[in-house]
Amino acid sequence: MAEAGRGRPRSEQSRRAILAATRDLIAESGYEQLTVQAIAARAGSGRQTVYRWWASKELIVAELVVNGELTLPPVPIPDTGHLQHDLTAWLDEIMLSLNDPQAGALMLALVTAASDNEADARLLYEMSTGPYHAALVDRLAQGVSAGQVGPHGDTTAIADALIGTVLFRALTPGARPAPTSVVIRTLLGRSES
Amino acid sequence: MAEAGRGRPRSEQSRRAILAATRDLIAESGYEQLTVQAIAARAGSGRQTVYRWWASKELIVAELVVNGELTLPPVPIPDTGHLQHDLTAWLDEIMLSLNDPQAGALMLALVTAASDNEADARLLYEMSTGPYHAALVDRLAQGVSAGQVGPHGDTTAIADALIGTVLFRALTPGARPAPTSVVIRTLLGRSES
Amino acid sequence: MAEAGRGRPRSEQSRRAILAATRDLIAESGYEQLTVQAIAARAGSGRQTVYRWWASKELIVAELVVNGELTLPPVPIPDTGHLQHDLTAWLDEIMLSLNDPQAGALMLALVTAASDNEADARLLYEMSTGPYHAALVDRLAQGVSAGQVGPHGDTTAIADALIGTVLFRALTPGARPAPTSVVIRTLLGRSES
Amino acid sequence: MAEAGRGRPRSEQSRRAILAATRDLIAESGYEQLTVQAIAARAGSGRQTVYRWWASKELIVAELVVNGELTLPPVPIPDTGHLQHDLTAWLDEIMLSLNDPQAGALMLALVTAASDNEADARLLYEMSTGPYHAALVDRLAQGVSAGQVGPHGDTTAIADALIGTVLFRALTPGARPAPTSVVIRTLLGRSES
DNA sequence: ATCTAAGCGAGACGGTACGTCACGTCTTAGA
DNA sequence: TCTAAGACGTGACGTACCGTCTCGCTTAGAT
Repeated sequence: MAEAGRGRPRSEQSRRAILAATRDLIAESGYEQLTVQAIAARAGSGRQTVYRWWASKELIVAELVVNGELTLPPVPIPDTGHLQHDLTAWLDEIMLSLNDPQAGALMLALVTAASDNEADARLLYEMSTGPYHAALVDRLAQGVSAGQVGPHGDTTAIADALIGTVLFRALTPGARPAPTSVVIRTLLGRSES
Repeated sequence: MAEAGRGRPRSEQSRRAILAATRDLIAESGYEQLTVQAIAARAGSGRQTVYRWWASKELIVAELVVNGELTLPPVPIPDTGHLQHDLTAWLDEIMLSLNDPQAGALMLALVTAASDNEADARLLYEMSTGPYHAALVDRLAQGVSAGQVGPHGDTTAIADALIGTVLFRALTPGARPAPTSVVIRTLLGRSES
Repeated sequence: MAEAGRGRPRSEQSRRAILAATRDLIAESGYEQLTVQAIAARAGSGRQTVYRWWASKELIVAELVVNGELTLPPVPIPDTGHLQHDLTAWLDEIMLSLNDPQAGALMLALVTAASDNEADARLLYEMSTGPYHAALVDRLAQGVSAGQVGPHGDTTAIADALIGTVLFRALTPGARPAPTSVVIRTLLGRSES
Repeated sequence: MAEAGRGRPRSEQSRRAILAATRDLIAESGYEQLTVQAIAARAGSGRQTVYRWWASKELIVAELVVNGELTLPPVPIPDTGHLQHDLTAWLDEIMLSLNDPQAGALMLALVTAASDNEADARLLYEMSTGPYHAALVDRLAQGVSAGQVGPHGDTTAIADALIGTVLFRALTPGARPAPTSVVIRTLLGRSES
């Protein structure tokens, strides 16, 4: 079905340069300032080459997200066996990374790229937050087995609340939130060890 | 030195019509489709009148938010004395209202309007989610006095987590979340009534 | 018919200030740069006051012209009895005054103000050039009586040609024209005295 | 160092359509009514394409003039050997053509386009009236050789006066001028044959 | 060793929205 | 009731990007 390789093959190098340029420009100036013109210029390619591969700016961003090249910093959840300490440490690190203006820009890019398109929104959010969510549920399930979660805690609910808390704080830069240890204690329904 | 009341006073009617038109257009077509031209046309005003009072589309949206005219549906927290039931009912209603495409559009508008400007972001989010947050903290504090919150729960942390959960779900349309009652039970660290 | 002096009388002072401001602004920056805003500001009046007296910018200029306050410099035709010398002296002085950038600006203002409106054009040109034309015809008629005009010269034709020559030279700044004495000799059909 | 022939070449068709549209619109509605929007619409082009090639409306008009596409109707001077008849016929035809409202509009366009810019004025007028002037001087010189010009006539002065007369009459629509034959007789200093 | 077809950088094309400017009208308070 | 001030609706301006369409030039498989 695919035409055999007649003509000049597409340049994988251009494709990568465009993705890299997009990622860098979002990090530098934010999604709102992003233009196809600027992407092509930074990638050393022509504007048409961008459109040959992607139908829109949003889809370039979507591909970055799907590839995991544009996402919140991949903070792994520690596993020392002590759930409360582990989640507190993880939340601390996430919150720290959000002070980086790049991370905020990426966050907004994710939200904005998804606007007006529910299918995109689903894809983008599942790809970008899904791994976090799944990892949290796993770690929490392990904690439940170890009796480290309060009797009334639900793993999905806790994971939702954790990610939601991160999201909320990222979007409300001025707020004075509760300390992370208090957040974790509350969500786990457990006194601090 | 500001000259008092000289010249024709600004038309409060125009101002309101512009704000109303902006609100309606966002609800109908989303923030991305919003144009100053369309706002002025719908408001029966001139484009210049819009620019005379607001420097940008974002600031019109900001004013709507500050005025409380553009926000998530104002769902009051019930107060039957039974915190768990009240919060569950409240969360159910919020989640229900998010199925309304208008509410999703408003949400995205808030996020996008805030992009590139931390001061705006702070203003917008505090104004739009602040009242919810404050009301939740109040209701939770009352619940604490009544012994309806688990021993390890912090009111701010619970409020953050609740709003974050709403935010997270609004932005991940495809997810299969935990039932609201489970969420509340988890956050309160309490068995169901 | 005219309403007796009810209410505040119109300010003749404003009217004059507006005319003066218009004249000055045309001389300083040219007709193209002229705005009602600037006229009112310079006159210390309001924009509405301008429109109360004149329906358009063009008509302010027209009134200036009619009043003789905006026109080519009023160069009187000498009358020493020697027509050729007199006209040559007059033409020299006119051409000299056209080197003044203000005079050029006034000239263009006259032409532009008349555009798109034949009635205005007629008014403006008759008022601004009419006196010159009439004075020329008079002086020429006197010269005819004195036998100072060639046998085939027509006073109207000569006056038209003289004014036309001035107009043509004003509008073609780069040309190298014939000396004024040659022009006059040609138009009069006479050798130089 | 100018890159040769890179990118899509400009559309000569668009360029011509824009020039043609400008010419037609001036002829139809006058220079004052001319807008870039209308030019682009009539040319079937985008507004940006106009601005890509000309910095202002004035320069489009200037190019039309330089190209000889926007000028007074090109009335050739007859050459029957009889100068007086030839010039009278020519002047009659010119004056006739000025009754055409299009010609008047073109005339005003030339004047207005030149405003505020002496260099442009020189270019425009030399281009538009230069050919007439040169042709007149040639024909007159031939007449001088043939003894058809009065002894005191100067070819440049006569040509200036002729064009000036045309200009003057075009701009004073209401005047009652001398008959063309009288004008020519006067300028040539000759009795009618 | 051509020939042919597709991708490439470049950049012009027809559009749409932007934010500014001036227009001519309207609406205040004050003289 | 005219005045200065200034907001109003309107519409042209010149700019920035959009997504599409040619250009001349590779680049590689098919001839």
